[in-house]
Amino acid sequence: MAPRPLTKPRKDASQKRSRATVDALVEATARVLVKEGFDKASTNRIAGMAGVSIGSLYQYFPSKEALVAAVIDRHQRDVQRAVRAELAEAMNLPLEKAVRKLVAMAVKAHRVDPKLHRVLAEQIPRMGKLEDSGAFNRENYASFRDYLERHRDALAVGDLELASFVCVTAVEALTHNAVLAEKLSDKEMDALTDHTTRLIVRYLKA
Amino acid sequence: MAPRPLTKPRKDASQKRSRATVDALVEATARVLVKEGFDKASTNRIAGMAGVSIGSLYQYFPSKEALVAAVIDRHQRDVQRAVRAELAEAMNLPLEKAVRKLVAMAVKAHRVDPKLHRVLAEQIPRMGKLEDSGAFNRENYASFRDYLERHRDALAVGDLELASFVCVTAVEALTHNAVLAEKLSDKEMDALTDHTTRLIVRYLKA
DNA sequence: ATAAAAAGCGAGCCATTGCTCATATTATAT
DNA sequence: ATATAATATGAGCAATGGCTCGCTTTTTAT
Repeated sequence: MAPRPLTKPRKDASQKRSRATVDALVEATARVLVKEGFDKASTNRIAGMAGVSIGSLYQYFPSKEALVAAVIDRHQRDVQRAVRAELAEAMNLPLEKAVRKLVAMAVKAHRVDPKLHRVLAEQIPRMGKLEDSGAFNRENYASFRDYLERHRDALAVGDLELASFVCVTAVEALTHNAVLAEKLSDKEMDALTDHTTRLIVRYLKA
Repeated sequence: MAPRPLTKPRKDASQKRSRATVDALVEATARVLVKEGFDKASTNRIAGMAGVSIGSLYQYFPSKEALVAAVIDRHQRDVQRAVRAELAEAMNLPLEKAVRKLVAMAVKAHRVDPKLHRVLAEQIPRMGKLEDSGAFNRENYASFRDYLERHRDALAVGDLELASFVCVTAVEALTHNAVLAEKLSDKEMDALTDHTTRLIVRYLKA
């Protein structure tokens, strides 16, 4: 039995040279996605932009999808890093403060490489089951539900599942669209944060 | 000057045979988009599904984009037809009734061929300037703003531009996501309509 | 020093894409 | 009936896509 042909893509990059190659490929994928869009992001182009041969690309990534998945993964890590601490804090605040903090968090999250975020948001749905992709949102969703449950008494809504859906969906859409508009000043973003907070608080509060 | 070579795509389909061909192509495009997704929707496949030769396709549509644009156009006409009358009615109702009607309208609009709607919603942003595409939304947006202006006294918000953005974005996202979830019963959809109405009304009302 | 393993290379295969064009068929007008 | 315009056809081209494979270079281990 041959010692596993070299052409089957490996996953591990044991030497630092190869780790650099992998990083360059992920970075190049993100850059190409933003600059050219998903359709024009061919593996050859990505390899070129990374300064790496197409052969090397396929040593570490079995497919174009795998490459995009790696970019998504990295992006989500970045967002999580920017946000996780604050999320924990918010859990112990009273309703209005908590909501305001969550909205601010959502804005911050969307401001981590917004152009990449846009491309990914457009592409993820059609990539079918990219299992991890929803995990982050699901986690935030669960956290929020949890918060509502703990503060049940202060709320005027009975169905917390539905309430979570309403709040998370609305906040996500508002911040997403606002950040993508790009032309918004800081003052306008503050106004939006105020309004979004008010929207959610009034909806929830008894 | 040659009498315009036959290979340059025409636009008009003067005989009914050709009108049928055009219809079949638009219909086939919609069907392929839904069944195979945008990436797999090649012109050859579309022509095949329409039972029309690839040559004929290019007599009426200069490009794949034109085909998709025609589908978008047709879909938007369908939605408008399903909704326009009610929109006018809503304009003369008091706040809560009006909002409830608008939310119900949004649900109805999203239920016109939801699978097609999903594909189009994913694809339109990346088709760059597909000018007419936003027109429908912009019209609804303007109508809503108009309503707010006329009922200014009953509202607790000053910035009507921002308020319109908040309301339209939230309602659109909620109905869009809810309809795409697909697994929702009528009862659940009613609950969602209630909650969405409440969300908007509480946000707006003094 | 040397052999083996790891990493890198890129010409090129094969499938598919959007699309053209020379030709054939059908409709309309006289 | 016949000429002309309208419509339909599909083989096939040029471009591009994802990806493989035989090979070279670099690193690591002994």
